[in-house]
Formats: sequence, C-alpha cells, structure tokens
Amino acid sequence: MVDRRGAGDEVVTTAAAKRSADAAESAADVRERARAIPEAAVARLAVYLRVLSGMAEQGVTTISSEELAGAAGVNSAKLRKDLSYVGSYGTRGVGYDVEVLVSHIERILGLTRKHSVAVVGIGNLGHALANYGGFPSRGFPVAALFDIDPDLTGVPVGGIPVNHIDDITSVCAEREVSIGVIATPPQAAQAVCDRLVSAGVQCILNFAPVVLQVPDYVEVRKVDLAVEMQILSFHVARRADEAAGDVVNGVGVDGVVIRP
Amino acid sequence: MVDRRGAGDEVVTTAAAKRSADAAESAADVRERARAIPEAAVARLAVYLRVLSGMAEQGVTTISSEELAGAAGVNSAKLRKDLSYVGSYGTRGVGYDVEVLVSHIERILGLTRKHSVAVVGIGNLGHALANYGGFPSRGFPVAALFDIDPDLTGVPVGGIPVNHIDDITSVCAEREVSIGVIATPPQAAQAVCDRLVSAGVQCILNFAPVVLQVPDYVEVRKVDLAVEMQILSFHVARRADEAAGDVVNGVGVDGVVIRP
DNA sequence: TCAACTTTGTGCATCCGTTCACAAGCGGTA
DNA sequence: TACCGCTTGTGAACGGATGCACAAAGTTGA
Repeated sequence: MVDRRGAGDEVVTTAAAKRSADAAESAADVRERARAIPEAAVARLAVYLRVLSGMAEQGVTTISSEELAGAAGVNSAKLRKDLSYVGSYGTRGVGYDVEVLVSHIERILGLTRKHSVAVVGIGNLGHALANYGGFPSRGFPVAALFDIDPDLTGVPVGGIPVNHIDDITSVCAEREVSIGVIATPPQAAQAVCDRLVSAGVQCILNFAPVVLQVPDYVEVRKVDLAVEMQILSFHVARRADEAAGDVVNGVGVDGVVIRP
Repeated sequence: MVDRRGAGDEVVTTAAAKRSADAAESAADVRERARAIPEAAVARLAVYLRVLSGMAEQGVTTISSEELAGAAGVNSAKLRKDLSYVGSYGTRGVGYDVEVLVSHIERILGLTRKHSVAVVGIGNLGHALANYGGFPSRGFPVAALFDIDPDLTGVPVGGIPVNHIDDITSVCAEREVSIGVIATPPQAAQAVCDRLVSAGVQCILNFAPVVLQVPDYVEVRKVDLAVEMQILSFHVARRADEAAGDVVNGVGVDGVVIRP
C-alpha cells in the first residue's frame, strides 16, 4: 500500500482515492460514463481487474499500460482507451497505481455492492458452480440453490441447502438475489428463466443451450460449450483447408509442409 | 458421425447435400469463403445450427429467415447475411430447407470431422465436463482425461480412465486429440497449456481464470465465470445508477427511492 | 402463360470499436 | 528553474459488422 505521491497526507488508500474521485466527478458524470462504455471494454476491464489483483498480491504498486496490456493479452492502446472509459487515473511518465486502478474498476463494474447469486439446476454443473470458490471471494455470494427433484430439497450443496424450484419466487425475494444462474437441462431453461424474471431477477447467466426469450429490461449472458467447441472446430477446419490449399501449391506458407 | 435425426435414412440427405455442394463449388471457393466469415457470424452459425436441429427433430422441413431469426434471437437481415457467408441455399418465396441448411452449416463449421477432446483437470468442473452428454453427441468425443493427482490415475470418469498429466504428450498424439480443455486451477493453467501445445494441440478451451500465452498458430477460447458475473454486475450497477439519476429529479422510476 | 405475392440475397449507408499517432503532462536531473 | 525522457490520454483515421431497402427469383393460382 505504498503511495507513490510522497507529498503529504498520503494515507490515501483505496477508499480515500475512491471518495476523492467521487467528489471530483459528479454522480451524473459517472453515470454518463458508465453508460458509454462498450460491452467489449467491460469484459476486458474485468480481465484487467484480475491481473491487477494478482499484481497487488505480489506487492506491485505501479504498472505501465505496456506491462498491463502484455499481461492481459491486449495491445497497450486498447488498454489505455479502455481505462479512459473508467477515468483518468494514470500518471504520465510513470503509469498507474495498482490499488487506485483496482478500486476504480471495481466501482465501475459495480463490485462495491454484493450481488447475491441463485443457481438453478443442481446437476453436475450446478454442483461445480455451487462449490466454485471464485464466486464468494469476488463479491458474488451464492445465496440460494434450486432444483426440481424433491429428493434434493434440503440437501446441502457447498454449504447451502437446496430449495425446491417452486419456492423460487419467495426465496429469491427474501434473499435479494440479483443474479440467476441457469444450469438446467435445455427443456427446463425457458420456464426457469420465466420464473426468475417474475421473481424480480434482472440478470441471468445461462448455461443451457437454448436462446432465452426475456423482456427488454432483463440482461442475459450465455455460456454455451457447444458453441465454443464449434467455433474451435471451425478454426481447425479452416486451418486444415488452408494447409490443403498451400500443399496444392507445393509447400506451406513458410516453406515448410504443415503436418505432413 | 452420430446421427441425431431419428428419421431413418437421413444421413444420406446430409451427405448427399454436402457432396453436391462440393461439386458445385471448388474446394478453393469453400476455403476462400470460410476464411472470410467474421468470427461473430461463426458463433451465430453455431446457434442457428442448434435451432435448426431442434426444428428437424420436430419434423419441420422448411423455415423462413424470419422464423429462424426469431428463434435464434437475431434480426432476419443479419441472419440472411450470415447464411450468405455459407452459400446461397435458400429458395426465394419459400425459405430454407432445414436439412440442407444443417448440412451446409455443419460443413462450414468443420463438423464433418471428428474432433477428439482432452479434458485436463478432473475437479468439479472436469467431472461435469467429462460427464456432459452434449459433447459426444455433437461430434466432440472426449478421448482423454488428465489430472496431476496420482490417486486419480486409472479411475474412470464418465467412462474414461484418467491419465496422469505427465503422459499428456504421448496420449494426445496417440488418440489424435485436436481440442484441449483446461479445467485446472489457475496456477497450473499456463503449464498445462504449454504441454498441450507441445503435444500438438492447436485449439484450446480455457476455463481457468488466467490469460494464456500461446504461439500465434494456437487458437484459444476462454470461458470465464468471474468475467461473466462482473459483466452482469456492471449492468446491475448501471441500471441502479440510472434509477438513481431519476431520483435526482425527484423519485425513482417506480416511485421508490433507491439507496436513500 | 401471366400476374400477384412471398422471401431471399446483397449493395450501400451507418455505426461501433480498434488502432494510430502525437500533444500534454509528469518526474527526474542538472 | 529549465530541460529531458517517458507514459498517459485522446482526436482522428480506419476497418469491420450491422441494418436497411430493394432487385432478383421463385411459387402459387387463375
């Protein structure tokens, strides 16, 4: 927690930096700024945040855009532009203060609040999610589990007893669930989604391989293994096609026969 | 290939359509076309494919761009453009033949070949992946499992015995693994990735929350739960901020003061 | 055969995100 | 203090994806 600006009352830590930022910028500015951040940039900010957290743990106090970009797998111009959406918190000629940057990204990502999570569908994946340690430690406590199987009701998984799916509305309201995770078979996903929405959940992470139909005000993110595999498959095929094409001309692009 | 269409001789349709397509178009054309498909469109093609498969199972033989777009959650113009990357296989005034479209998308996505998958890291997630039925049925047989824990070696998971990670090179080569799935703790991910790459695996699906460094010729896709959750968190926060903005003007959107 | 109707395929304009390039700003040094 | 070198922050150019709008092409029915 060493502060690089040695000049004066430097007990300025994360919280203090945050407060001064809030003071310098009106709430409306922050709002306007957040609204304007491209979705792709938000995803990268989350990655930067993890890298920065790792840096902080290793005692790094300052980092340049070049270094951070390298660690995050992007180019430095993009990184600086992404950070500029958050605000101007770097020091020219020096770089960024790791702690300060962490706190500002957390603020923009809304990580200063707790977001209670409900997992629906306690099969293989649901178990894995309920036991996944990464959630609570990052501000996403798993507050409820649901399944349609009555035999599972009451059984604790990852320390939390499973509720029957029929209780979803009351339990979600009571525990202030803001994010619902759907890990059910595809046939059940839309119905579960509808129930979550009517329970007031406005953000859904969907692992079921279906396209959910939701009202406009509900945000859905999809994690689809089959799609990911098929994208990889596409690249395998394209690569093989290119190799075949190049081989027709005798040798590979770089003069070497690829996978002979 | 496993035939998921239950209707008897339907594999013939697929194969025949493919053959005629290959005849109508030179291999170079197909290659050129595949090279030009935007990544975003590839992801959507995989979604269309699933929707179409479902339609086929329900006995639907023909579908219009409007219907398919609705089911896939995109607008019809985008859908038609995406399909135009694959080729012109619709009938004006009618729509698309479901079977034909399925076979052409499968061809473009490279699903006419088998892609053997290796899963590394047999923890909660690894178990879920090994037992996930969606892979084999869609042409992605899980051919190998690896873990660093010697106690797991030889134990069958999802019908496949776990190998020790030290055997990764030989086993991957022997079983012609083309896609590696990393489900290890983050600390181990880069080392595992390096081993997969040196074993000749060129496509990697990474569930570990780290940015993998790989040679240019290796394709990596990342599934990052923390990032997904944080993106949702951002939207929760943005929404709350917007509501708060309304509060500045008096009361919240629904007449309730948020965070008083 | 022809006209009316439906739906595809695509050129074009637009928008959004990425990249480039450099001025502005800061710390260090003499 | 004045200068030098380094790094940020951002205006502007660029490129790629999206959405519109319509001609082309096929079907249906008389």
